[in-house]
Amino acid sequence: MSPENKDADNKIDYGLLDKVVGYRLRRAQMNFFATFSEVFSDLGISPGLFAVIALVESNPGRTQTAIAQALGNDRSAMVAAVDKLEKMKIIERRPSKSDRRSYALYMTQTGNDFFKTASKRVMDHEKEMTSCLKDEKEVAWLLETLRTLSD
Amino acid sequence: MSPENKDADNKIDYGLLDKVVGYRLRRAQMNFFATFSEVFSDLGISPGLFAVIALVESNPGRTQTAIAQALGNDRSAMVAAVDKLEKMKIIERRPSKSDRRSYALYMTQTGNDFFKTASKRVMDHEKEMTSCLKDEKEVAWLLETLRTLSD
DNA sequence: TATTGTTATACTCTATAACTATA
DNA sequence: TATAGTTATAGAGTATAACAATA
Repeated sequence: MSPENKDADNKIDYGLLDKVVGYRLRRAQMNFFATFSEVFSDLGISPGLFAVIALVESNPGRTQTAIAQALGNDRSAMVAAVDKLEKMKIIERRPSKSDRRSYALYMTQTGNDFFKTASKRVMDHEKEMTSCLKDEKEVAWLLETLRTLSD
Repeated sequence: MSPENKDADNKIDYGLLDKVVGYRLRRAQMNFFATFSEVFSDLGISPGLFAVIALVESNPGRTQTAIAQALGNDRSAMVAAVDKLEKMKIIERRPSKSDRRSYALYMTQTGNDFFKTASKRVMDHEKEMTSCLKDEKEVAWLLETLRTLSD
């Protein structure tokens, strides 16, 4: 190694970044989403679409706007998402009985089957990704910590 | 509350999502980046640009590609980033002595001052965002956990 | 007046491919 | 042949503004 490129050959020093939760959150999330996309490539949905399905499954009958707000998205972004999930026969729009402006979202039977398959896949993915943690207690602690960080 | 919209008035049940590290990572990271952007609106840089600056500061003389790889970005994305930071007089390209294809990146004096200001702002932001955690030990534990999750 | 779903639009981020000059 | 920087481009994702129907 010649003296003049000594620096360039050393390993990168992350300096301050290594102590910044915001940066470390981003790297961890990028890793989760990249592997998620691989695991889900055959099912044809993104992490964002899975979140929509999971929320409709747990909260049948909600409006598009309610689901969007719960996910922190703008309601305009829900249109394409629900269009796609309706084309995939996973969820369906039904006219709201109490408000003719809005639709209520429900799972289809196909959607329930799909959700069962996808959920198992998600939990397997989670298990693999969190295998570096000590035990279930540590995973629970991490989940609780992340929740407080998003409030 | 009328019986037919009982469900719609209840609070959202996050169901499975609440147990999914990938989803909780995303929400936490979105919160960090949104508040970061507010805090940095007057300085004119995004979280991604701050990461570039921090890495150049800790690793002067590296090439664009080296910085990009360290951040997990494509090298093509570095062009606009370095263009902008060079226009802001924060970092500068210098011709590499050993390889005429590449540039070495260095901080300017303005850049060093800027970094000092920005770093303080970042650490203040971090402190506020992690104030919900018990102590410094818990922050360190979180940082270490997040690091293992991104490998 | 306010809200729901919708469309159009724009802006950022990211990824890919191809080009040039060097190695 | 391979690599560094660059350009063009295209695809997500996201946010804003406006509109029609309805509240």
